[in-house]
Amino acid sequence: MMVAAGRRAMMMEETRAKLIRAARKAFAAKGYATASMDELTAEAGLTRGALYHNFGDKKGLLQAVIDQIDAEMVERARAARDQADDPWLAFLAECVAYIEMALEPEIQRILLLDGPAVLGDPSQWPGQNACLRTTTQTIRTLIDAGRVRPVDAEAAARLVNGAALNAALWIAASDDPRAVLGRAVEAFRCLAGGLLRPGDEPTIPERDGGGYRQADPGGKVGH
Amino acid sequence: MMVAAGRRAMMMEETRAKLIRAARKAFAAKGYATASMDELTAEAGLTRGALYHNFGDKKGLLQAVIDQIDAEMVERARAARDQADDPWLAFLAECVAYIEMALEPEIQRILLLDGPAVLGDPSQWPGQNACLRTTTQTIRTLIDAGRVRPVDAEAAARLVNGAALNAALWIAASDDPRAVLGRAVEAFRCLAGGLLRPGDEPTIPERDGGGYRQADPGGKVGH
DNA sequence: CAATTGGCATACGTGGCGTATGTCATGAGG
DNA sequence: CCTCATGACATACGCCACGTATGCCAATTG
Repeated sequence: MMVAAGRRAMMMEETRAKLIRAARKAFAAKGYATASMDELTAEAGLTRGALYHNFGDKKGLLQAVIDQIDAEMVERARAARDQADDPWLAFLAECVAYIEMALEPEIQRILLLDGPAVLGDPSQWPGQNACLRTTTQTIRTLIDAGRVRPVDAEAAARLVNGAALNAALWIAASDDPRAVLGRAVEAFRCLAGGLLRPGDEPTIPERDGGGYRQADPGGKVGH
Repeated sequence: MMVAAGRRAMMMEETRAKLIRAARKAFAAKGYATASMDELTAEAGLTRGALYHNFGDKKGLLQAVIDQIDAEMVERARAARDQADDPWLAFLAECVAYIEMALEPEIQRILLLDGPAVLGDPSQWPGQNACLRTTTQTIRTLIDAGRVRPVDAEAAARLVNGAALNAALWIAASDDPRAVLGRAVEAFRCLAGGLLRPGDEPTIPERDGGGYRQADPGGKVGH
């Protein structure tokens, strides 16, 4: 009997997943305000009844979508960070990964534009934005290791995240995203260097031409 | 006859001003999406007819409001910049001024949250966001003067603006805005120092306790 | 003085959100 | 085996807000 009870729960999760999937597409394509819940649920093979039953209201659905995207981003940032062995370069790789991720229309539209406008400041979200917390932790580790100046880790993380976020918005809106991405990353490396303790600059290889390691060669920037 | 023609134009500008004034209050208080055009216009002593006649649609009104706020911010930033004599300190003063301005609910809600969500990336706005352009020019001047590294001025301005913006969001959402403001400004000074050419760091006085010059002592942060 | 133009108000249609109500399947209890 | 309660979801309704079409009045033109 209890084994059968799992059936309903599984179905429940399945419908939630279907709604979130449809919502991600609709929110990314038309924006939160313009996206219709009727079309949303219809594409998922359901009605608004299922939506209000599972998520409460439209904002609840957006929150669920954001939580899912946020979790995926943390994982991707961790992967980028783990490919570098030097802690400072790992931090830079993590930041660049965020910039590149923010180029995807889905992340940009939902997480960076509509998210804050509808749900308020990201640091207050129930999903407690894992992105920000991992960045804070990364910086704290660098401070403890003596690599960066003893600044407020949370403040630095907010600033760095904001810079990366705005860079991504700028890049995506430009005519030539690839070229602008290079310019932004170069400036970002320079700016982030301000966190380093004096005497540690050599860890940033001064590359000419603004070249940088490309993490996602076949990226979906243009679309 | 032509002298009388100015009458209508003046009335026109008056109604536009009244609508923009009411819109600023309504958008700041309830947010763009929730603000009702009927209530808006009623408070201005008009109806939606005047609104659609003057601004086309709701987004047009938001655009007009944003242009006005943007212009005011540029002026305030310039005032803050002119109080410092050293170019680098003037740049920092300008940035800190932006952070402090972004603490005001009106600017935060309208310009930082709803603006990008409704109208898209600020760099594409018709009002061509004077804020960003003046910051870009300030950085360019610093580069020409040999004070900062030869980075892409526009890219740096975008990053710096993004950092300041996000800092403000964080501060305003916190429990103790005043204290968090201090932490943010300290971290910001540190980060911005990354733009300086090596050897110029002494221009940043290393103040302990995170103190910084307060530009607006009686500010309206808490409200 | 007649006619036209323009600024603004009024009236209407449409669409979308939220809620209340209904329906069917599943599991519990006698 | 039968009945009832619960929960997942669909259906139906009301409300609100935007955008547009239409109407009115003053000012200007000839």
